[in-house]
Amino acid sequence: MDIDLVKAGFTKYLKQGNYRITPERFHVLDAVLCFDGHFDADELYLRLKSNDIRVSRATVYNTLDLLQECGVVAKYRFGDNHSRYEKTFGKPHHDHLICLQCGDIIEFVNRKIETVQEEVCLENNFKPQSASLQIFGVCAKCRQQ
Amino acid sequence: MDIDLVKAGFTKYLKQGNYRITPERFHVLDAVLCFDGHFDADELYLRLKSNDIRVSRATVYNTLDLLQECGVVAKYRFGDNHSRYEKTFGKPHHDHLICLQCGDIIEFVNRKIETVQEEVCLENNFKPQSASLQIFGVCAKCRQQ
DNA sequence: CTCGGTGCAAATGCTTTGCAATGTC
DNA sequence: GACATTGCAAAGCATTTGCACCGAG
Repeated sequence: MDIDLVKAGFTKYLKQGNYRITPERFHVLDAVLCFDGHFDADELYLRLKSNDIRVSRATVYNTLDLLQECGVVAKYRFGDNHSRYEKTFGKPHHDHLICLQCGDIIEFVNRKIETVQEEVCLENNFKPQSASLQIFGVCAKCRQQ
Repeated sequence: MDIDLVKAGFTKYLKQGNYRITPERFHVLDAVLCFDGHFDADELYLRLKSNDIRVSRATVYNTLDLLQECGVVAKYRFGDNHSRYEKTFGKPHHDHLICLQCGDIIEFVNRKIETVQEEVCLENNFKPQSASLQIFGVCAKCRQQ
């Protein structure tokens, strides 16, 4: 809930990695935090633009990568040809049901999935950093028709 | 194990969808069935080419989509910017551990994951068609170093 | 003052498309 | 014969990059 905490975390991450603190990076961060739900790089770029904040696409992409690395945003790749992002702040880890008919994306949380994933990692001596599960199919709405 | 069964299935799928039975489509299918492990569209194209089978890239992409639709291949999208495929024939459903350091992809099978996925779908009245779980992190080999 | 970051436009690389020729049904 | 499919090359599209300028440290 505390946006300043996220900013502080990002600042720390930048300093640790010897990245510079630039206004553009924080403009992108602000926009990300305002965005509810999924968005792609271009949507974010356009939103910044419409708020009269001049940041180039290149910087948006660059900053989104940084934000992903430090865990502020999650990057997803569903069926189509571009990446979608989402702030992870204030949200528990969740996965996605993707409707192949209407394109809707439904989020769900399931503790058991996490548990099983941890098991698998242990078995394989694999150190997990992030995970994503997508189930493709037909959603409840479309099934009614 | 029976490759002819897959071919028959593909033929049936094509007929049902009013797609034509062309030699090119079956050349692509053959190449797919020969390929062990993951491959991308271009690798498949090059393999066909090196076997003196003339099929254009466009046809490879088109056919891979058809093969995915009828469940002969699975299409994955890992971190990078292109799609990877894999025949599903003769292989139980499995998921992937992706090493962020060496890029290795480790497959694993876990029945519990399937079960939990089925649960989630039931809860959401969602009719699943396919699912993919990727866990990103550091593999055993890289951890030793 | 140094060197990383930025903006712009141009490049990249996977994938799709337009169109004429081909071959299935 | 009709029309889906093919091949080719060219277009599309998200993303990255090269380079000159700018500004954080």
